[in-house]
Amino acid sequence: MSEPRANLPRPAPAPSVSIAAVARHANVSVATVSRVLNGQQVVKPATRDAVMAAVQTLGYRVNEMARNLRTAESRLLLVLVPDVGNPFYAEIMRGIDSVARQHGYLVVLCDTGADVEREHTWFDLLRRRRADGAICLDPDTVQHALAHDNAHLAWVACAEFDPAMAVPYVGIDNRLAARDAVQHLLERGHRRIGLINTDETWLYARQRKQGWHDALTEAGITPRADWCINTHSLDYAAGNAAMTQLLALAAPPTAVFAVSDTLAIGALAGARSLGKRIPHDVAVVGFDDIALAAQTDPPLTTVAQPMRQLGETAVQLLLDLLADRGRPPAHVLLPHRLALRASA
Amino acid sequence: MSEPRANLPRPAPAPSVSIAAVARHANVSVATVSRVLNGQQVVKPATRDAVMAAVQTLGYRVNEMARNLRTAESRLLLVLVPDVGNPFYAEIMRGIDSVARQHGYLVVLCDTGADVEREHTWFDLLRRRRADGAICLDPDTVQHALAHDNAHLAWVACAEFDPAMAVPYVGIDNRLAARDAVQHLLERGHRRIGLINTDETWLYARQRKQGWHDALTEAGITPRADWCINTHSLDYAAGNAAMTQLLALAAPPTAVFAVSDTLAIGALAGARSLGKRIPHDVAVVGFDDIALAAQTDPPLTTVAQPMRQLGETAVQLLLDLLADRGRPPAHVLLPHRLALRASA
DNA sequence: TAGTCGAATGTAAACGATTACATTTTTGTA
DNA sequence: TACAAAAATGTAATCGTTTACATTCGACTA
Repeated sequence: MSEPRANLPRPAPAPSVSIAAVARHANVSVATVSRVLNGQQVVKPATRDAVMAAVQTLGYRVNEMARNLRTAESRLLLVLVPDVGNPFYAEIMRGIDSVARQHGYLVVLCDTGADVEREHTWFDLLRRRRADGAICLDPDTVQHALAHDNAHLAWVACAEFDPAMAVPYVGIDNRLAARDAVQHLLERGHRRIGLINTDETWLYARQRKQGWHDALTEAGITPRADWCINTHSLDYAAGNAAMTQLLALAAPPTAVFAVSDTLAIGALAGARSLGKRIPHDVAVVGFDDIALAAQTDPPLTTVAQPMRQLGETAVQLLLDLLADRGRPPAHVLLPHRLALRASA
Repeated sequence: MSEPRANLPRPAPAPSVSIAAVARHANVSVATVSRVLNGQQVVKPATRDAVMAAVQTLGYRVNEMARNLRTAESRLLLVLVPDVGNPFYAEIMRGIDSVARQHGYLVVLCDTGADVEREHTWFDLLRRRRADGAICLDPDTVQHALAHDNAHLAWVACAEFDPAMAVPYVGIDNRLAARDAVQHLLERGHRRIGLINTDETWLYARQRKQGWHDALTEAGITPRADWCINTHSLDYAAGNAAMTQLLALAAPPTAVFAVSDTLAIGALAGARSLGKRIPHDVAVVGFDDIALAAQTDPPLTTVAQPMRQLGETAVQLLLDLLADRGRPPAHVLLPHRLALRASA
């Protein structure tokens, strides 16, 4: 379509051109070719040109497997994610991917299902030199189980982290963020505030529950146990079911804080299917600020995490670690923000 | 937590144990160790045990970079996706990932933004032996631009494909599927049926438009040009805007077919913000059947694609190609299905 | 013009596996 | 017991780079 390129002389398909072939063709040694390719300054311009010409006509491309063997790095990074379908992780992935690629690394997305066994097999890739390092987003319980056998491997924690662990991490202050969210509901006059929480194998779940608890007790309210539902997944259906359960209480909450936008969006659907209007009958606040949160009916008020930046920082920490294995683990806390919309 | 492992004797951290070290330790040659590790039958059980014991005590793990150089395969597959945030692709990825891993391959997710230049840089990874093959989900226009320079590389098309191209592919019959969707609306009595289509650089967009056209003309209706909106992206906001535009017509459609669930869900939001009720004021049918489609208000009627199976089949085709580069390109068409819900 | 010293280039040894091919051991048979 | 054949193991080349070290080339000085 764009432009005819039929008569452009193309290099032959050339199934396998080695650096030796280039050297022969340019009448130099392989060392010189390598130096040119790696941009070393010691090469005379004339030879450099000759080499580049040979590269061009032969259609040479470096064999990265060979290079990697020699330099002892695979330039592959693992990202261990409990659920690749969750949009929260998708956005973090974007941040990871962009920074990684800037530094010449490829990223492999690993679906762990938050399972220790599967995590172990993924970590094994590091031992087999298949990858140089890993970014782990799995529950802290899983991370603890891993830490023992994998202390000498290069990995960092992202979004989910235990400050007590000797591993670099980046995340937000979950307890404070949750407290902010619930306080916002309190300011709007709500007194009965439910919590849709997820599996408490997650440290962030325990922390956010704490924040919910903090805000309520500070307001002189005693949190009731039946205001709090723990789901076993983060999908829309789980949020839907949890909301249904909350609204079936004798004195149902007038507001609900969900620890994830996917749960919150499911909760919206659940409330609606019972004929409730939002935020009139029940207000909802989510957590994460995924793209979809602005498109729901009504748009979702939520705690915004800097997802992209979480990913970017995680890679940075990992590359720092790779560059200097001796340094003490770095810790980064990023700021959160309340995204005010119509659902609360 | 689970069980104390403190007193289990663990292999030393052992930063870099080579096959030679194992051979020395077991009093055999490297060849024998290699044979044991690769499960060859010629090894005497006694020696096998000795080798395995050495492997155990030394904590040896094969260095896959070295193995890959020798065997001339990287065991890495590329998946070229125009937009990793789109849940449709996320589900396909799952299918790809599971089959790939079953065969010992890792998968790298590549965000191309449907851009030819970026595609080219990704394909370059194949030339540099960084990856063995690729699965491309980009627009057929992009694929055509690629086909010329990359004919000798191993890649297949998935979901988006041009039957005329000499590349293996898997997908569905888009034209027929769209026709089915619109026919369903016709059966419900609709006569003015709008189309929210995406950028027609996509062949599937042109095909689905054809299907919409087919169904209408078969019913004796002349499709009007202003019933058809082309968006420039697939996100929720684009669907929202398109619906707003359609409902502003003098005689607005009573039903809308969107070529993607994300567009359809955005369209739901757009209709609602104008005070329209669905399906009473305007019916909506989507395409793909992503997980979210069942959780919208009302749940979305949509054309279900076998996303997971699309991914699984794509890998299968690619591995077949890798195994035998001579064979003619295989073509697979998978069945679609209408998922009937409340939005139409 | 010989000698010195950088700069430019070449030689060859890694990296850590796989695998023809050669060699040794074992087994079976006469 | 000796010998052939089969089974088990060993030796060393190879994959395609990078890079320490050795060598050659030129320009400049005395």
